[in-house]
Amino acid sequence: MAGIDEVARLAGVSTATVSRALSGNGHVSPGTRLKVEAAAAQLGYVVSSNASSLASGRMKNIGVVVPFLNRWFFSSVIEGAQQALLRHGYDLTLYNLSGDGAERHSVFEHFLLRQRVDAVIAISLELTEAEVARLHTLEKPLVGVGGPIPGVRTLTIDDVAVARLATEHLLALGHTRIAHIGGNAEYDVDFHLPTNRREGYEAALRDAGATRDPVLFQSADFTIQGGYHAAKQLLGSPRGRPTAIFAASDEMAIGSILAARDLGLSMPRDVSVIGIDDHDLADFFGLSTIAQFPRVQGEKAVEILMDELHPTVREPAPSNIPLPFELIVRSSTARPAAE
Amino acid sequence: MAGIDEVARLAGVSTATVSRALSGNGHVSPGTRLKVEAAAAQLGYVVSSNASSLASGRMKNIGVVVPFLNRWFFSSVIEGAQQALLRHGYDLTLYNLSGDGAERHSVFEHFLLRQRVDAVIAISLELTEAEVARLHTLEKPLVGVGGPIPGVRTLTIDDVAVARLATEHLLALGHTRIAHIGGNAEYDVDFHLPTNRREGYEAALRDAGATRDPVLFQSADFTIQGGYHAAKQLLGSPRGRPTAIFAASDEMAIGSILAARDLGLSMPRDVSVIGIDDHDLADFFGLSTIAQFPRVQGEKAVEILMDELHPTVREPAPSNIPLPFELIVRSSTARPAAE
DNA sequence: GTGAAAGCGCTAACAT
DNA sequence: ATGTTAGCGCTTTCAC
Repeated sequence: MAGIDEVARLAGVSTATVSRALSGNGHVSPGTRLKVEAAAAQLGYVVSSNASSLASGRMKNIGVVVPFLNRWFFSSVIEGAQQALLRHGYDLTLYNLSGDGAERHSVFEHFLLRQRVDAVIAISLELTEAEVARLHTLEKPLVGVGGPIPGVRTLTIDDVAVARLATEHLLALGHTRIAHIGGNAEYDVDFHLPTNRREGYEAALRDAGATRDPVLFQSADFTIQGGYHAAKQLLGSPRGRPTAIFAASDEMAIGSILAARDLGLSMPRDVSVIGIDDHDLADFFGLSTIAQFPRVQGEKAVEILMDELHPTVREPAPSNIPLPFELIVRSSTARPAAE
Repeated sequence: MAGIDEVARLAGVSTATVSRALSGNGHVSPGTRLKVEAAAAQLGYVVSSNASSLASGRMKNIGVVVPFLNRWFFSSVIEGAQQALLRHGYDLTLYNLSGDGAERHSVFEHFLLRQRVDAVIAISLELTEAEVARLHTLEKPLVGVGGPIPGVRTLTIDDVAVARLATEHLLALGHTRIAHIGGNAEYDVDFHLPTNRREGYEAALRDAGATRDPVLFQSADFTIQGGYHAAKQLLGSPRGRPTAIFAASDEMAIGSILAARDLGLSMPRDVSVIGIDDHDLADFFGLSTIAQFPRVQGEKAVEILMDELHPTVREPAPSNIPLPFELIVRSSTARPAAE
């Protein structure tokens, strides 16, 4: 590995100039810059990030903390963030908390503190006050994605509005008995999202004067399997079967579609189903849904951090940015069959 | 942020002793160690990884390169690797190559070279000679997972044997017209796995004297959607419809199950289906499969690298380790219906 | 616009 | 077993 002084010697300049030319910090004449770049290329020189970081205090690395990896939403956000970071020359260090609590503790008390990241993106994670405080003492910018963290800048769709929109779509089609599959309490510890979505659903029903019945709510764990079992309960009910199901995620909605099928109910004739996400599989299942755009959320999180890390004249981004969402109507929703 | 000298002062020892006590390198008396640990804890001291890396040459960080993130296999391997790394005090820096070629190039020519990682894990990635060479000049250990890389230590199941086992399961049940859904050529550029699996299938048929018919092969892209479309072609065939389908992945097998359902075929009476993976959803769909254990593969990859990075008296692990796999019979496979 | 030189915070010889 | 000290390879004042 060639070092900076070899490049300097080959280019006939000082190491300081090489540093300036390659990093873009400070002024270098165009001619010199070219010479330096040529020398660097010839030697295959790449800065040592450690030396650079130690001297400058910039890590060119950001930490991403997620509760799971194998869920469409999380991996999509990460993909978006990764791509944006690569463009900025940043690395992405991943902390997956899916293990036990000890793991989580060591990530916050140890890993994130060793000066390896310039900033942290927390995805759908309800951080404790202690955790937020720990991060704050480091003076590391922190941005949340998906589910608001109190006191922290967060990128999140308006879950209440999204749920309301989904429910209103069903109401507008003429449904009156609309069931909801939401998250369970356990889930809500980490993300408030289940509660928010349920609120939007309730509000839409209330405004429309539609049936509000505790029997029409089932909780599940955001998986296809969970959605399947919940929908079976809902649709198997001997009387007052709902004509439509609004699931808080596409995966649960897909489970509902499969459950309806197994019960011999046809969709959308006997039951309409709508989800949230626009999951990769939504189109395949003909699932109507409210699309959110997790890749874009990941990219946006990165842009916010870049703005903060490299202060320019631009004004800072606003604190709680509402994200775009969009109703996508496919074949899983229709008017209820005439009685 | 407290520095090492503050800890040294508080503990009443030299910085060298603090370094030794905290890192475990070199001998420190138990009493001193305790004092140092107490002082460090009191000050909330965490080493600066940059300073440490710069001085020692150890990064305590390993790079993981993947072609996709939102596939069960990849995210599972990463989860396994992440957990093992955390235990060893290592960070995991993720490089997702799902973008364009330029991205891939910059990862290999720039990101991996800036001395940020001690080693690299490449998941299901067919590296070019140039890429392997680049990594070799860095003298960074490299281990592949899932799909052999020539000249590189690789963790991989024996794809031929796995495919053979799946096929033999169907043969033993009495099936004679067994179709295969494998990968397409495009896919094979990155992983040889499709070819290997097809070979195992062919070999099993040949040995059993069963029907080998090009009509019984369809290629797909390893997704549920892809498997669905491929299975429709296979099962919709007006004559010579296969009685069983062996799909090269569980996701494609699940697609096949859905396709059979949509065609009004019952499973396993009209058609048996078997996959490879033991995907999270396999149990839900009653899918018989050959389980592989990606989390374990990720962990094992880490252990190999740790052995290499911290040489002990133990002999090095063998070069191409065959991994465990296991036939799991659920409800998707059965004897073909009597004619 | 460019160079000289002082660190960045730690580790690893080398002493003792 | 512990202390002293010379770097690790860069960035960044401060001069010019």
